[in-house]
Amino acid sequence: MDDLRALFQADAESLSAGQGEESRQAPQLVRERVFVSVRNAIVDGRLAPGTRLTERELCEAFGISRTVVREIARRLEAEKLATVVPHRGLSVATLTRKHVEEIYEIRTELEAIAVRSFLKAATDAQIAQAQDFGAQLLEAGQHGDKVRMVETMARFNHFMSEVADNQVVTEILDQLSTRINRLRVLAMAEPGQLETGMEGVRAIIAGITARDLTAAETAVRVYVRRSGEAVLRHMDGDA
Amino acid sequence: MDDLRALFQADAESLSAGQGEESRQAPQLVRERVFVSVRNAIVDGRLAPGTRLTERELCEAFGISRTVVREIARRLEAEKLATVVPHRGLSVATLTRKHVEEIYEIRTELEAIAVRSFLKAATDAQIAQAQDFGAQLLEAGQHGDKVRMVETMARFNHFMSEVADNQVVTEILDQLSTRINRLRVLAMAEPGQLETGMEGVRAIIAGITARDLTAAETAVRVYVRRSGEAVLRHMDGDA
DNA sequence: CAATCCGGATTGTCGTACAATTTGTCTGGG
DNA sequence: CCCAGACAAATTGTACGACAATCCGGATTG
Repeated sequence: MDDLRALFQADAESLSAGQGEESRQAPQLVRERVFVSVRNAIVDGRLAPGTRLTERELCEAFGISRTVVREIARRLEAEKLATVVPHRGLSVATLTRKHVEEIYEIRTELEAIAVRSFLKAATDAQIAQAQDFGAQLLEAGQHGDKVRMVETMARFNHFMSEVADNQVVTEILDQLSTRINRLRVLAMAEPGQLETGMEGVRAIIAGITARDLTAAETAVRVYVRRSGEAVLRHMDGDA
Repeated sequence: MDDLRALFQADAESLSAGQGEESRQAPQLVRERVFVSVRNAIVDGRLAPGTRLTERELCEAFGISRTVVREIARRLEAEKLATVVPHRGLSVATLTRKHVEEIYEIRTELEAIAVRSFLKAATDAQIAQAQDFGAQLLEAGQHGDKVRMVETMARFNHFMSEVADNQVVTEILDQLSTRINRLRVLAMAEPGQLETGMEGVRAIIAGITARDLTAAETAVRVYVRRSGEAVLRHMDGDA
């Protein structure tokens, strides 16, 4: 029956326990913390697409009231992480092939905007920092350390967004990335994909180093498109 | 005191009155209908940016419970129509100049994607329909009938989205359009803007008629960019 | 004048209650 | 055996009331 309780046991505990160890400025709002827990479970695939999330289960899993559960439901819905049918409730969203194609097409353009902004705004020191990220990525890649690559890539993106300082682009990119995260992990496992990715990273860093807007933008476009193709290769029909 | 009650009187009545006249399949959920009312008030400027929306006021204005108000709050927040500070509540979102610049930059690319998809998918009949929309737009423009232009433009966009059939792009464009709607209306009043707009429409329709992907895409880019510039001209600093 | 304190207002969360709706099941008839 | 309709269970939709936590503005005080 409710596997949710088991799935969220850890999160639920840190909730009631005034949040575990290093509770550094964590959002104190229950609705925020639970939302993050559920979102994470969805994006990393612990909650399969289509899974129904009943209010009662969520209440019990986290030991919270329906009030909060419903607020979270609206937010999951707005961020397209779950779908709602009136009087039927929440289900973890499913991605069709078409959705994924679109998301990658959009990402291609937005990431291009992002590098452009980054390059326009970056100081020489920041360019150097970007090169450093590139080096770390390549190193992790050579060791086949996918976990570290993903993590480094996330930090790299975050760094670039901060320098580029364009909130809206970042918001949208984040949201899109969240939606397809699950698939991205799958695609990375594809043989050769890692090498292709590293090749792309090299090209992007080269463009950034040269402060060549066009080159960097093109490299990013190629990189994102290739990632998209890899992901799509792992989808038959949809799901 | 609570001007909200006066502002939403009509909406509140249609709520309790089993929805006025032609209640054609209206979303029966209270949370949906009230959300739409509030959103409309925000996007057409009846609720000024920065206005605080307290739960009590919203409850009273619509005669609904806090449960629903809170769900709506989460949604407004997720769609960036309002901002929330913990323990301080909702305020109508304000747009900075930077936000607007970004939004138009993004729209430029997404609208370009949209026309491309439209052209790829459109049958000859649909191309003809697009031409018809163009004619209507120009006619309305010649009469200086801005209301009709805006309305026709909306229908035209909707039509293109439907043909192009790319949900995600449409979702994002809708959301972005919603956020800047208020400003768009202002900019349209600018002398000469209407003519420039019509010129742009002509170019877009020409590209579509010729089924020329590049031409149509370029025309759209120019059109959106010009609109953005017009809007920005109407913003000093932010607000 | 500044720092402090206080009380009211507002949000955050909980719990309960009940109507509306969906869904699955059972039953009787064809 | 299958289908239609009735019925029961589960779930969502909405309302209401309660209380703690927090924030804000104004009064108090040094």
